[in-house]
Amino acid sequence: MSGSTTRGAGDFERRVLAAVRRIPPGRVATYGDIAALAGAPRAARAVGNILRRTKDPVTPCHRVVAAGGAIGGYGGSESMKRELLRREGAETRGSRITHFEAIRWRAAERRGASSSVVRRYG
DNA sequence: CCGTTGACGTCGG
DNA sequence: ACCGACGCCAACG
Repeated sequence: MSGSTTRGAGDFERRVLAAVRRIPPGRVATYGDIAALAGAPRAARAVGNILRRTKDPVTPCHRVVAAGGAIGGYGGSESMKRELLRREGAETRGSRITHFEAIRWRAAERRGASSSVVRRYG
């Protein structure tokens, strides 16, 4: 492949979905976080578009939230997104996630470290 | 190939 | 806290 810069169309999309699938239950990541993991730190918006369009059922897109812990969108059913999050143990208040920084998933985090539920907020 | 579309992010008022 | 403006980037028609 002659050093092709040929990024197959949809390659970014594929990386985004893969990154989202890595988010453990009860944890969240921002659109910007996912964009960075997918190799385009400033493509938060594009990430939103991809998650909006994808029909991949195994991708937990409800774990992707907006900056600062805002819930963000979910195909118009933001209440559904909140419900799914709460169901996994992520508390919400209004359109915001409580203890956002505490449950925020970071890719650098060691795997196996109580990923599902945060032991304590503080 | 170019213009449009947005489940975003950041800053300013 | 709320709203508007601008930037940024990939998918789509």
